[in-house]
Amino acid sequence: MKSPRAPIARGAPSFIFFRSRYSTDANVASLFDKYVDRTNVHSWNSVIAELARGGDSVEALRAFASMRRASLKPNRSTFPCAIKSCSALLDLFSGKQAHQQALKFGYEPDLFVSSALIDMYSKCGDLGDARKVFDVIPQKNVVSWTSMIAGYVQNDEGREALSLFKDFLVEERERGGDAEVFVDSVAMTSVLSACSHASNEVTTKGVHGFVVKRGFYGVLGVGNALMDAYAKCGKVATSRKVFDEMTEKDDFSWNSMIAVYAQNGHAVEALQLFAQMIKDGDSDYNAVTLSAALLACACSGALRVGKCIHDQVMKMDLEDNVIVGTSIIDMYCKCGRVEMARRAFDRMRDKNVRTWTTMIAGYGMHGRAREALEVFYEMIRTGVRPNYVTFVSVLAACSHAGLVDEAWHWFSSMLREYNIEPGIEHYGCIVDLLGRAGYVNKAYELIKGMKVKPDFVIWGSLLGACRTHNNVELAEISASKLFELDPDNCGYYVLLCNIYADAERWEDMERIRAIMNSRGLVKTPGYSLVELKGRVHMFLVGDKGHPQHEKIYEYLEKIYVKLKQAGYLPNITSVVHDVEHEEKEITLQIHSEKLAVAFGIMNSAPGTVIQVIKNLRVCTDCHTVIKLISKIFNREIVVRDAKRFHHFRNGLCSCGDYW
DNA sequence: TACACAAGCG
Repeated sequence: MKSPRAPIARGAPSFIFFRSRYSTDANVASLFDKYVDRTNVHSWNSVIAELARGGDSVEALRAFASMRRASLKPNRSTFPCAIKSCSALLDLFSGKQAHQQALKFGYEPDLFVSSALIDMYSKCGDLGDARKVFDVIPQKNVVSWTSMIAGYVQNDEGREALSLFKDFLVEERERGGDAEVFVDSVAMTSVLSACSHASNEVTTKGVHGFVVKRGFYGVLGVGNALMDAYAKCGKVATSRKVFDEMTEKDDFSWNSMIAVYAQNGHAVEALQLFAQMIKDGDSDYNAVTLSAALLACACSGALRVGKCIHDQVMKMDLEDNVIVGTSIIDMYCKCGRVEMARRAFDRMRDKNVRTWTTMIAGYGMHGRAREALEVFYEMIRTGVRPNYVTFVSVLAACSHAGLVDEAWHWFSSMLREYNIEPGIEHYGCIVDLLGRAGYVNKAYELIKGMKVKPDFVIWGSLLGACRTHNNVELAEISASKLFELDPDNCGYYVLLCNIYADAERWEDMERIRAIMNSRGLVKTPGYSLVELKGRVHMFLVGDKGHPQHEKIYEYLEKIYVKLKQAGYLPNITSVVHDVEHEEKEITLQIHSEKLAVAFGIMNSAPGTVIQVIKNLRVCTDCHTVIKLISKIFNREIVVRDAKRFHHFRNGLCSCGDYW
């Protein structure tokens, strides 16, 4: 599949300009077989337009340069195509040259030329110049307004875009009856895109109402944009409602809805919809569909489906699409198959910064920091510039493996060598690393010296470290910050209770429990997923909804008998409940990952790897139990928790009990 | 001859 835009990075120095790179016309010559007269402006216009329409922007600009060398005077039809080609190449330098020429020949106020200029400046990230062109248009039309609104949206200025839309409505009213300035469906698509960027439900609903009032609701592009806008403010069900109400469907709509589900954690729905799209057969799936479906597989650990999609990618010859390729690597990493991810990674010809970062993050989440660092060094050697997320991945990899020195090195050199200011996520990794390595006070000092305001992730890491290293004093400081920042999250109250319990400070524990109860805080329900024969099964804590639940509980009982014979003692501090010891033990038994592991062993052949995905972090007791199960049942068990992978084999875990 | 909507990394 052809990349939608030429691979010239935004803001990169312009290396293409008319007089050098665009000045050979050998390839243009063949087109003159069709348009014979080289002295005719219209022939040149046709050539430039045809090349631009065909997506060959470099050739279009070469033709434009040749035309100028032939001393032919461009007319108003020449410029929009030439400027659009600069826009497609994100070539601001050439775009400015084209603008100068348009000025020289007096075409700047032309509506077609000015709209193309606004589009070009916006896409090249130069909003200031786009706005200057917009402001001097004497009689703006709907395209001028839409181009400028779209320009703000493309540059992440959603609020400005919406504000300009209000101005547009004022002008529409003032020039009442002038067909040139009526809001149309394309304008509404841009406005809805602005709503997506602003992620504001009230605004989206307001624009939705406007869309219905003006009769644009049935327009395909408008419906697609509306679905996206609702999804971005978290209204997945409303997004689906819009999808269901659309009478016309196209590939865009299906792809949007599948992506909405996948990006919002509704992996099962995403894969169901993908299956329905194939079954219906009215729309063809493409690279976009497949990468969205791969994301759903990655989130839910659906390895078998992911592999099928990978086969399909190969059949459709889409392996060279960098986004699809990156999605495949991500899917294999998150489904526990880091070696397969590496093979796919090695086969990819075009790798961009996201591809490299995905591989680094993949090794990191499996605790394989050395390999993550090797990939990172290779990336730098290849000349790919690491970005903000790359450093998060590098530091996270060090953090998962406890590599304090390496993490410090990259944390301190990211600004100096790569001009990337450490952000909250980088600090989060370092605090986590220092805290878990036992340097709890050093982590606290780092937090106090942070340029950015510490968030709940930072304080949460410190609180977790305080639990591991029994530091009650710092735990109380961290917890008080967390209760301010994230008052409804019950996890921190539970953690503090556990810390008090470890220190046998029962009265303090009771006090926190009372606060939890008075605020009506409920624990985030834990769930685990396990894929069996291509179907993903979900288990909640103490789940009794699964068709096999009675058999699973019976089997779990048998497992516990064997565990106790092997010397297992439940770690009761993993649960904070005011109940008798025996009851606490029962609560532990029904953690969702235990149900999922039992279900996996029951339903698969001996020797098969069991893989479980959990939404929360695995607790100490489950970690101990699964280690023992891996030994007693001679099974490899892979658990992906909210933070990382654990590979259990022969009674040991790949995390080395460090997580 | 112009303007819009869908995919990947923490």
